Amino acid sequence: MTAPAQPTSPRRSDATRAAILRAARERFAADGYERATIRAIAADAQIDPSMVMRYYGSKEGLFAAAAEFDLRLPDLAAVPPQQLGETLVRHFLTRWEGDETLVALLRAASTNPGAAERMRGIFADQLTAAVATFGTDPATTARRAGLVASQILGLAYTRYVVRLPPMVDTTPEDLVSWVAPTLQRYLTGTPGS
Amino acid sequence: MTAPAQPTSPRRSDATRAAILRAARERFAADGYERATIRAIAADAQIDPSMVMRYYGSKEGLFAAAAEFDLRLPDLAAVPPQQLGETLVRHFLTRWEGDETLVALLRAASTNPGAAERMRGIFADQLTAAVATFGTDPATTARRAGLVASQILGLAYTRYVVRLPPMVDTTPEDLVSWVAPTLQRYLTGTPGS
DNA sequence: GACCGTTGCCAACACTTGTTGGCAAACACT
DNA sequence: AGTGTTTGCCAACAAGTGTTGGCAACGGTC
Repeated sequence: MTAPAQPTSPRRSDATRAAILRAARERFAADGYERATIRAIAADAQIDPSMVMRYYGSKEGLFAAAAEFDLRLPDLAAVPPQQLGETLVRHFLTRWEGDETLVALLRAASTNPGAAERMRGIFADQLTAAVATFGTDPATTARRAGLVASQILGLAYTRYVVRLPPMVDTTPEDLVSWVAPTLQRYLTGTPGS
Repeated sequence: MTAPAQPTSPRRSDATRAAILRAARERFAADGYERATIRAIAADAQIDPSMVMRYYGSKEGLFAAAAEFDLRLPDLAAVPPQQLGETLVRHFLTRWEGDETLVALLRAASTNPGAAERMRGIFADQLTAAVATFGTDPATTARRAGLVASQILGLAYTRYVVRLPPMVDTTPEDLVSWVAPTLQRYLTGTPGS
């Protein structure tokens, strides 16, 4: 539809586009999908609301662009099997603290069907693929990935969304040492023990 | 403010009040706080939107009434210490499947500050109190309760809100056997192992 | 310098939202 | 029967929403 990605097309409006996207991520992360209004986002980006529509078509389109996200999971096949859990928690915590996109997605997925769909896609595709890279029974891969997602998202939900005091006050390193064994068991263990 | 609870006052409008509350819980659970409109709730309850205002004052008031919730946690002091985790997961799962109030609260807490505050209150008060009933170091009680909340809410979030397929398809009993050891460790274990 | 696409703002539309006031019917009580 | 209260609906308001079209200023190109 739009012009193919010509490397030589540094449009003057790219700065505006980026400003909108940044403001959108902030607002979506802070307020969720419905409370984050286009007018507020435009005000943050210091442009007119109509520009948002021109560049992103609709609010849904803006969110789709703002919620583009790559977990950037490390290659789990290269990680010592005993450290899989620790590696994963630490990775997610740093990924979260540095990029509010996932918090935006987390908040929006509670009320917006499209956001929930995107969330399912990210964890079904990226996380399941990563879990599949080391050799457990393929029949259990999806379930293991789901369990990992439940603890990871629960961690994010309580720490960044609801802000439960004990989860906010605990240092990332302490969280790692508590949660790592959980993920380790979900990834390589068996139910019951 | 209102009349004190006279046992002999079965008002005729109590049925309407209850219908509104039931519809409100359904809508809040399905759509979240902002998408659940008073008009839609009133339509479900087959009454006029203005009745909602008369009986509950405002949308916030309605939500406050609809989100009234008691975890009904069992007395953990009476549970064999080895079965604490299992007892808790099973309790939460049955509590969730049978009452959509917590799902409503879970969805709403993502975007509505008041709902998040209520969520903090429930888990800070009820869950922390339960965790405190058996004899671990009081200094670690809050953190243990927070970790339990993170796994429990993550379970609910992935299963009932985002509906990750592997978490939806897994039977409650399988979930119990996987998650129980996690809670057991959060409750009685030490970090690291 | 004339042309044309781009960038931006303003004003407005159509619609939905929570919320309010007034009025008719149903009820309770003497 | 006649009273005051309760229950319910209708119509409307003010505010805020996503979204649209038009129009001025700016940019580069011949």
